[in-house]
Amino acid sequence: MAGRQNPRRPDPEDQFPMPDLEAYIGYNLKRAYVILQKDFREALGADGLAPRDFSALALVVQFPNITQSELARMLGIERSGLVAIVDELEGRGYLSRAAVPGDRRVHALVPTPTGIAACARATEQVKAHEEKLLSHMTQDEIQMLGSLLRKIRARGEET
Amino acid sequence: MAGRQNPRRPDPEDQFPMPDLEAYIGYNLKRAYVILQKDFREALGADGLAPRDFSALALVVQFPNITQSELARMLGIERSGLVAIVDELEGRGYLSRAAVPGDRRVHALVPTPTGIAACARATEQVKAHEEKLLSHMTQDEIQMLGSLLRKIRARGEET
DNA sequence: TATTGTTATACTCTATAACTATA
DNA sequence: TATAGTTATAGAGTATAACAATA
Repeated sequence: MAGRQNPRRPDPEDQFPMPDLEAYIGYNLKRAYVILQKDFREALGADGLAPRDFSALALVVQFPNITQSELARMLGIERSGLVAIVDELEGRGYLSRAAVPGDRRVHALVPTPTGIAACARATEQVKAHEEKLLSHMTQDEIQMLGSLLRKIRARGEET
Repeated sequence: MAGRQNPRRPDPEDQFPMPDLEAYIGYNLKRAYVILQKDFREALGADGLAPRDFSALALVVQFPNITQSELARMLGIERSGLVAIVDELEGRGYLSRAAVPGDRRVHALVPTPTGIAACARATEQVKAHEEKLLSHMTQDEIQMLGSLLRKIRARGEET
């Protein structure tokens, strides 16, 4: 199916690959991502955690004393990009940058009780948001979707 | 390695909703989206079309004489955001803003022969990029993924 | 009055490169 | 030298609000 370019072209679809956007995973992925992200923000409210801040806080709660570099790696972003996220969470009083004896370069991220409670509250809000947004899908479909998305991640996150 | 320095702190999961990120569709969707978008750009090269420009061009080729407002609606973005996209495609010589007799407010977007050829070339590149990126998944899985993503879209794009 | 295209502006998220202070 | 955190900067992509031309 090579694209032969004849000087005369009666109908594009006769000679050229048909660019039906709906068939692309990328297009559907982007559209679905925009919808889900927007719904996330609406669900958590104007003063709620942004998606990336929620993810970071959840990992800090799950892995207390994680360093910023480790957290950035787990989130798949650069260290530099994590600074603003940690600033935001520290500003809210949800975590602290703790000194680590033995290596004064690193900051251990420690969730505060307030942060743990905020994470629990946000977790319930996020779960409710996804349950509502995906309420027209069966549990099997949702599980399958998560599994297929992780398959893409597995390919792209090969270190 | 990462740290739980306090093995004996009561596990947060005992008292609070468990915030395991991997279970969220939103988190997996975002991570997969970032990977696919990055791979798209690499596949089309530094001077290749950006994802959003490809989508817009594909629709203009599929629906010649579409107006900017119609195209924005189909893409799910604001009219204002489409201006830069159309500027880019027009600057590349891929389409023209044509006057419409009867309503001098609107611009009909008409693909040029160059634009149609570029769309065909880009389409092959995008197909190859997705085939390669998703080569570890079966056709059934890819079809299923597209179908599930469109289910989210169907919910979010209810006008 | 309403709509189309446009501009100005701002916000989110991300990356690269260079700096600092440690190691 | 190498690493952790930081800063500065830039680049995508998006949205809102207002404007001029036109309906």
